[in-house]
Amino acid sequence: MASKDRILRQKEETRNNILEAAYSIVKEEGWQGLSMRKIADKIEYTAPIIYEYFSNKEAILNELTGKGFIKLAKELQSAKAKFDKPEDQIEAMWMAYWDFAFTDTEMYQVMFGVQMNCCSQQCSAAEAPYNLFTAVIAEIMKNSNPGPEVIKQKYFTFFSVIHGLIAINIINKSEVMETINNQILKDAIGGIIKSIQ
Amino acid sequence: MASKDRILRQKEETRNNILEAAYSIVKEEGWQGLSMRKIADKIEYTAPIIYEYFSNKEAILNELTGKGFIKLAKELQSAKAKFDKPEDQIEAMWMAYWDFAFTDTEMYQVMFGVQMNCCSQQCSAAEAPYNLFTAVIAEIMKNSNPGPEVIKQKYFTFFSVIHGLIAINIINKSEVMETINNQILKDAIGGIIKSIQ
DNA sequence: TACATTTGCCTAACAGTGTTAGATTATTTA
DNA sequence: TAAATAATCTAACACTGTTAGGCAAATGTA
Repeated sequence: MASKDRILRQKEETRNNILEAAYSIVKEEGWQGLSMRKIADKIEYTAPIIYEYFSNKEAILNELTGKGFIKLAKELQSAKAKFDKPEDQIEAMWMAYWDFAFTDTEMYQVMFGVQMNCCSQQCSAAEAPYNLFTAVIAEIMKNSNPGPEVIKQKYFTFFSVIHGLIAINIINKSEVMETINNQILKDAIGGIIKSIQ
Repeated sequence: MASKDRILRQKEETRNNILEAAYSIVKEEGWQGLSMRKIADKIEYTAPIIYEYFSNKEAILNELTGKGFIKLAKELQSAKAKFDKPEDQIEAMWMAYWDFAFTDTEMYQVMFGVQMNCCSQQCSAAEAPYNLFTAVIAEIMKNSNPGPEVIKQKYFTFFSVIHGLIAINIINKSEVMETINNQILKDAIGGIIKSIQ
């Protein structure tokens, strides 16, 4: 009855194969290009087989993101281990986080729902808000006579904080409370304004 | 030959109807629930008709985001008009930006590609990175003896900046340069660390 | 007015998606 | 060897975006 073991091992293996196939497709074609039939093709089965290992497509994405978080955690850990002072540790950790987002971009996109869309392409309407903000930033900084690159950078700093905060609130919905939002908004915006003046 | 005018006006009207129908579906079911046939149903036509007004689905989303940016710009403008000092103006503008993101959430999602995904649900693996960061933050702040809420808030502040910056880089790809990234990373992370100590 | 042409709109279809039901084949058990 | 079970496939459903072809009404021309 040792064949039971072999069968269980085989099952575990095809389960892994499905995940690996899925991830390789995601890496090649982006997570929008992932389909059950493509996975099936890659593991040399037909699509319905996958449903004996995962209840649906979302479950595969879910497990994939789980693996993503584990990998991220590992890299954070090893970044932390390189330093003793917590101030240095956290800087290294956020840098590792940053690296993770760009070496495993597709993974990061599935994990945090970042999607590239039409807006960035040629949509000229997107320039209006940008121009409005940079005009005011230039006004604030007029004493130090900054170049356009500096203003652009300050705009991106603002945008990062706000957009990031909005993203958390949209993705995590209920989790984040009003008070924290207000605090961060006031702190961050106020802080950046001060650093500009 | 005034009928030419009427026909042109009618064409313009159904074009608008398509956009309005599309947006109402997006508001009701999220932008993933948008389909050509649903739009067709709503304007009481069949799907192929839409292709006489828009070359494809993406073009509709594109025009919709265009309108979104115009609306956003308007609200930024009126927020700016309420104040005289540029410091007050930019704060009001970012607050207006924030409001826009949550009154027109679906629109904001299409405009900036924020998507809610599996990760936020029950995925317990997502907690590992969170715990790693908050542990170090607590270590840095141990002298001021902060409560868990404060630590959570500081974590979100960090995360906002980094995630926002990553999102810009993924969405806008080429636009943003290395130097700006490094500058913002160093400025923002360093700044927040100092504010924590 | 009669015919030709253009326009508006629809049906049907293609290729793709996630997912399920039922049949078929292979393997194991009695 | 026969029955039961497991593994796998085919076919289908209900969708998706998109295109081709045809029908009928409106228009332009003689």
